[in-house]
Amino acid sequence: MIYNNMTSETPSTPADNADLIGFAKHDHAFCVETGLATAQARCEAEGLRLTPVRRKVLEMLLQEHRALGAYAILDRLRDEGFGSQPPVAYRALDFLVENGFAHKIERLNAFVACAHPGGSHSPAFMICRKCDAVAEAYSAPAKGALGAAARAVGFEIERTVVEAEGICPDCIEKR
Amino acid sequence: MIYNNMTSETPSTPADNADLIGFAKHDHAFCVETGLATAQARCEAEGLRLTPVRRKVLEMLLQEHRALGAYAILDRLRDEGFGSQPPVAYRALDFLVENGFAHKIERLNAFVACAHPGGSHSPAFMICRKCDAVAEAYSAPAKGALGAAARAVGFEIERTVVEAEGICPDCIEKR
DNA sequence: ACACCCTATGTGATTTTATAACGTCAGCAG
DNA sequence: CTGCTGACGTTATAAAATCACATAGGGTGT
Repeated sequence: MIYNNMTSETPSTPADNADLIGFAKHDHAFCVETGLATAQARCEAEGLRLTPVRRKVLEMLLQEHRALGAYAILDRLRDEGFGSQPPVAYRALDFLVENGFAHKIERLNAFVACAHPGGSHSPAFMICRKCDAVAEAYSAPAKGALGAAARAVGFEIERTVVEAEGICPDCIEKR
Repeated sequence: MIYNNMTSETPSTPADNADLIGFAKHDHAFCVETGLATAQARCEAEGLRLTPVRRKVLEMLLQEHRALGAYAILDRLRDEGFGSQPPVAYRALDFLVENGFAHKIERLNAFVACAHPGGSHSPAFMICRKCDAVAEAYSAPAKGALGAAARAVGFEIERTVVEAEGICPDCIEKR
């Protein structure tokens, strides 16, 4: 819960390394802003339509460093005056996921903003079971044991789900 | 990894290696039988109760090399005269998963029999999106990029989900 | 401007997946 | 026998996701 207030102004502290990794304090307003700006830029560049609902959902996801369920998102959309039926949330999420702005955490049936916007990638996640924080790491599935097994039997990997559940550094400290 | 696997008996079945991996033809009656026998033995050894429902569910999972949803299992249980309400299936599945006789495929919200009974392990799966076959490979999550990332930030991994979706060798051939 | 089409959105209903809550019964320890 | 525990059965409900259909807005070509 370290993240849920938009702390103070200080718009000039990109806690680099920590930002990449995900657990660790950082200027959160900054990461929401840049996340939205990056998305907007890429949508313009690629002819994608970052509509109000989609933008709002992305903003909500960026504001948390946790996975949000579709229905949590839906509640907030309702509060903001958007449609209030499940398809509204699911369609926005589908758009964000398909275009790499967000990811689904299969283990939680929930969604997080992508922490590494840009090219396509196969993300890996660390999920804290105490505080629900989620951090995204890079992964190289084709290089590990799984990739080797796939090559050995001739399985053609199209997509991977890599999720680690455990305790985040903050929660370890608190014990 | 470090698995002392119990598969080493396989005297003259055609596809040893394939059996380990999962895609490929093999003596299927054999793998159901040995799967059940192994489970029974381990339950006796460890004081676990392999009750009729649990045994039947395990048998059903062993008969497929695919993930079965809880409700598919429930239908078959009903046909066999067991209780027909969801908790019946979920409780049996919980038992099998908790004790390592089966795994949940998060990506599919479905379940498969464990292909590597024996010690605790962190499985990795290959899921064919054409024919729904599922193969289990060994994984070494702590050694890959994810393990490195976790160590770097001080995240303590307790459990991992590793699932690759793609096309299995059989389906590639058929194209 | 107009008609047309395509995409996105809004809404109601339904399906699929999973859990809560509570009663019963069998096996076993005291 | 009594009381406990773990497994099972059933009703009900929650949570997650999709289907089907209607409407609205923004471009395009004419």
